[in-house]
Amino acid sequence: MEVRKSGVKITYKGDYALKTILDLTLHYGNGVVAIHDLAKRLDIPVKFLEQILLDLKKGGFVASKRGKIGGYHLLRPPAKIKLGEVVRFVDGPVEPIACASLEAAYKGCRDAHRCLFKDIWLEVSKAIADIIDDVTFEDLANKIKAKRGEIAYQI
Amino acid sequence: MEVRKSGVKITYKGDYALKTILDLTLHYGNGVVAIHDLAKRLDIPVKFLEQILLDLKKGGFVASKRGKIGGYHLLRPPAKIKLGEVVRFVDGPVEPIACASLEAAYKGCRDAHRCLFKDIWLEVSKAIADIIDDVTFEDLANKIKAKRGEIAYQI
DNA sequence: TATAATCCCTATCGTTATAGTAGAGTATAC
DNA sequence: GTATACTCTACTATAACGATAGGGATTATA
Repeated sequence: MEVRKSGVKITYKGDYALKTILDLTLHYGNGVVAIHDLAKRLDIPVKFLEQILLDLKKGGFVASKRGKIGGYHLLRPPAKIKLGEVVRFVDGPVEPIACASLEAAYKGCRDAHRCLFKDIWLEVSKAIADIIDDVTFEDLANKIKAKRGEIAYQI
Repeated sequence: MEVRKSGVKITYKGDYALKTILDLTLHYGNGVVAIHDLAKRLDIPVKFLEQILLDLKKGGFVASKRGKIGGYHLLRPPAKIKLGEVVRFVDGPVEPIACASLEAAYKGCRDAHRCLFKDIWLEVSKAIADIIDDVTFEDLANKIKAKRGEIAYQI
């Protein structure tokens, strides 16, 4: 039995993480943002968001300031944070089945060279990577700024 | 809370279903194949495969013959069975998050027109569909036939 | 017609992931 | 020194996954 995690699924945790990073992108350079504010704006349970932010901190995406007037800010400029990076960090490998890993190192599928389907799943993995690794959070923020004036934007 | 199933994941059930349809493709036109033979060739637990075949029957992919010398055969010619069809039938919608449905009818995401990420997940869904809806089981069988002689093929 | 081989159907089960909730602790501004 | 924030660990309810179990119904053939 294969135990390696796989599946291209954006969980609530992943979705929340992306929205959080995007919100922090919009506040990049303006100090920290408190969990409470993020949770309220993005409609995320506070205690759940706490865990997510701790993870993102371990992942090197955000840094925090403790105590009163504490909060979070991005550790890297939004132009250097790719969508795919965050997705993979929070929700795991982006591949439809464990045998279709883009990491060449993975040797789990014994019959890899014989399995027709593997080629297809590899193609799928690659197509997805091409999309999510081509978008940075700066790109996303720019889209929002372009939209401002058209409609009131809300994540 | 969203309850709709989503996620681009090929489960064991899905993987088994694909391999089963492929095996039946290789025997298309030569009568029925017994569950036992399929299970042995494809290394699938017999009782699990029973369930999968019953599902595939409900889905109109296969038909069965009961009694002694019974078994399964494809209901449609392999050229008319797309990979994506089987995947969607067995493992559900192929989209990374419920809001990114290709079915225009789905209205679950209230802020759809405002959410930047939705566009990306829709793009991902479309890229996957372009791949898996372009391959038929006849195509796969032809690849196998082309490989025969090179190496002993085994699913 | 007996029997063996085969498909048909429902129920159950152990494990893991998901989406939280709870509560106590630590740091800092004022 | 206290209110406001982040930190960390533990717990829980639900569902999906990957089977397994145990019959019942059908049919070819001896």
